[in-house]
Amino acid sequence: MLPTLTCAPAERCVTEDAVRPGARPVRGTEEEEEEEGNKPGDPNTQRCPHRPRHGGRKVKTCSKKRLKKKPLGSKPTGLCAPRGRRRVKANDRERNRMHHLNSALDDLRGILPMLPDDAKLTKIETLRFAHNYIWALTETLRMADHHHQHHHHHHQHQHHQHQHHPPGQHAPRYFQHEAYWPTAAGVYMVDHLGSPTSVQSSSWSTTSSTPSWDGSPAEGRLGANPGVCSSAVTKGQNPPSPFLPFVFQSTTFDV
DNA sequence: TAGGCCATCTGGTCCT
DNA sequence: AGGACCAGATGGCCTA
Repeated sequence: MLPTLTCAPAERCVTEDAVRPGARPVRGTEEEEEEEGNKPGDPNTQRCPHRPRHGGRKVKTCSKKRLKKKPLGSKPTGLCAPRGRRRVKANDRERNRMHHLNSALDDLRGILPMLPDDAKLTKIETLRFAHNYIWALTETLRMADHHHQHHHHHHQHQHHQHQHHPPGQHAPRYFQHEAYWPTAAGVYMVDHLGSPTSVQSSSWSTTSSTPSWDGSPAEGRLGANPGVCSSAVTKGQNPPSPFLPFVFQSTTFDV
C-alpha cells in the first residue's frame, strides 16, 4: 500500500484519491459527520476540507480510552469535546511526522536489494530485512578480511615461490560467487519466500507488540528453514533475525 | 469473513 | 507554552 498523503502539509494538500486512483468509493459520510458532531462551519470540529472522508481514516472522537483518560477536572463538554485549534495543529504535525517516517522507510526500501516481483515490504519487514542485510554485509566483510589475512600468511610461508595474483583475481574467490554479492539477502528472500508478503507474519514475531529479535534462529519467518546459517557462521554470531542471510551456506570456501 | 497492514486521531509525557 | 514523541484506539482496504 502506498502511503497516503492527505492534508498534512497544508501547502501540499493532496486528496487521497489523487494519490490512490484505485481507492474505493466513499461510504457513509454524512451520517457520521453528524454523529461525530463535526458540523461544517465549525472551525474547531471541521476536518480539513481537502481530506476526503473516503476510506480509511475516519475518526471517532469518543473512544473508551479517551473518555476514560479524560482528567476529572476537564471541561464538561458532553461526550465529545470540540477539537480545538491546538489539537488540529497537533494532528497536522503528527500526520506530517508520520509521513516523514514513512518516506524514510521508503528510502530504506530503496537501498535494499530489489525484489523481482516488485512487492513492497511492509514496515516491519523492511526493518528486519535491513537489519539482516547489514548483518550479512558486515559478515561478508569480516570473512573477506579474514581470508585476506590468511592468504597473506600463506604467501609468507611460501617464501614468495609464486607470483601474486593479477589484480583482478586478488579478491577472494568466494567473493566472485553470486551468493556473496550484496544482494544476497534479497536473493535469499526471493528464493525462500516467493513473495515477501505471501507469508503470514504471525509465523514470526511480527505480531508481538514489541517487535524484537530473541536471537534464536530456529524461530521465525525464515529461520525455520533448515540449513540456513550453517557451519561457516561463527558460533555466537547468529544472525539476529528471521531474514537469515544465506551467504554462508552452500558455498564452497575453495580458497 | 477474519486477520494483517495501514493512516489517522488522540491524550499523555518529555523536552526545549 | 508549544513541539516532538509515543502508544492506544479506530476503522478502511486488501487478501487468503
